[in-house]
Amino acid sequence: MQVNSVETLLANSLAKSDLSQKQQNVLKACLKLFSEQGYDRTTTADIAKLAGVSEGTVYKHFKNKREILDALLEPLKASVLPAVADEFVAETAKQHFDSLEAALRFLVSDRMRFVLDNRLIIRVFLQEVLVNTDLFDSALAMAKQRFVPAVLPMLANFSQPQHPLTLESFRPIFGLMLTYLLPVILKPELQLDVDQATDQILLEVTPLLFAK
Amino acid sequence: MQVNSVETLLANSLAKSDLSQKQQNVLKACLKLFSEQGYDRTTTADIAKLAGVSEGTVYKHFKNKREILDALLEPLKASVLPAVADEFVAETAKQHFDSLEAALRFLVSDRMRFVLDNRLIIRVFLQEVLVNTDLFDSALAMAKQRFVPAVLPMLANFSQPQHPLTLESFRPIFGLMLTYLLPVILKPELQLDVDQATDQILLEVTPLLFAK
DNA sequence: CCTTGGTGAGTGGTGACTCACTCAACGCCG
DNA sequence: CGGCGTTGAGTGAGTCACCACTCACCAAGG
Repeated sequence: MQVNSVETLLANSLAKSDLSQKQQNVLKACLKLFSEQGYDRTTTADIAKLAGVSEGTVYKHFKNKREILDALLEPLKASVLPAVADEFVAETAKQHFDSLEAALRFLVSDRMRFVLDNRLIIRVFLQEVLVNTDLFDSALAMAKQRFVPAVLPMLANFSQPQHPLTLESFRPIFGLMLTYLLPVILKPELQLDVDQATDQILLEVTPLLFAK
Repeated sequence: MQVNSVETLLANSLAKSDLSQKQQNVLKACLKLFSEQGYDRTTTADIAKLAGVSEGTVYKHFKNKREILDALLEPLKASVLPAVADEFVAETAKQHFDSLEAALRFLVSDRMRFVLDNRLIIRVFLQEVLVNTDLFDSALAMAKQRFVPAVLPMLANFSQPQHPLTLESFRPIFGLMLTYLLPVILKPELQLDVDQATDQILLEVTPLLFAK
């Protein structure tokens, strides 16, 4: 499975889109500026300057500033997450992991890499969520809708009578991932070794899955 | 140990402070508005209106809008967190928990309640962190500086040769707490039963601390 | 009558957005 | 081919609303 970076995926979708080079620069500039200073503290002058474009150009394609934000977030919501989830289902279906640990290792490292690659967009998204709670609901709903079916077959595969595997079993794993990912989201210039973190997570979580 | 709510602590500190009733209303209004709409999208007119005060009054005590934000965040940074940490150290020293589980139960539920009670301020703080990464460093540094000494005696007490207890042992616990707390921070109107969550966390984490 | 907390109309600056214009690219036709 | 209208991306000075902040004034209490 390819690493799915919104940054590169954005570039892809831009290449496919009918946006000119300058318009693409606008979006790239916005990603950088929004993620660093926040949407509200970024002026259209900032954007134009960083994109190497006049302010008028910004408004040739985007009706207003808000529409740029939507254009940045939309791929995340409408295309990237679903695409990734589908890919993931396909991958899990194909691979037929021969152990629970192997499956988990794939899932954990894959999802962490995804977040890592997309931390800038995720930052922008988080900023918005903190100001517009509706977004939270829709995001959660979609994450569930997409993720649960991806994980259910795995549950069925590896669940055993003495250790029933449920969605709740993923909570500790998810929590551990959060402890590694949150710092990187809050401070994007931090480094994170995904493989090492994955090892650590699996190490800490295996006693939990087989004990009790 | 008293529940430490920034909201009530804020009220306390306000009562102690030399702020008039109207000025206190300004701060309360700002907490509500900032946490809901964000700092940047809250106008001074909004603030005055909700506080039932004229715009001039807002500026009688606060030099500018930014200073109100600082006034809201300052107790969190300068007084609440340390006070709570100190209280916590005192409490742990006093109680001499007779089991690791009892100590953890106290720690987990106490900290979760703290976050829950202060979710509005924490929201405002998070918003700021996402726009000003310096804050992240200082917050992390302080949290460590205050929290590590509070927890070290516990480690010494309950660490056993066959199950050495380190700071890293807390990562899964912290992660699990995050899974319960994040939703409430992102959407403050959500409910959270701290006792139930605490039970759940301890249930999921005990095999981890004693196995391997 | 001074001090102190409060008022709200007013102001200056800023920032989102507009519009009249330029210019290069592209047919299209004599 | 070469002139020539059309198109549409790009420009940037200009506009206008809004918003943080001010200030001249007020009322009440010591």
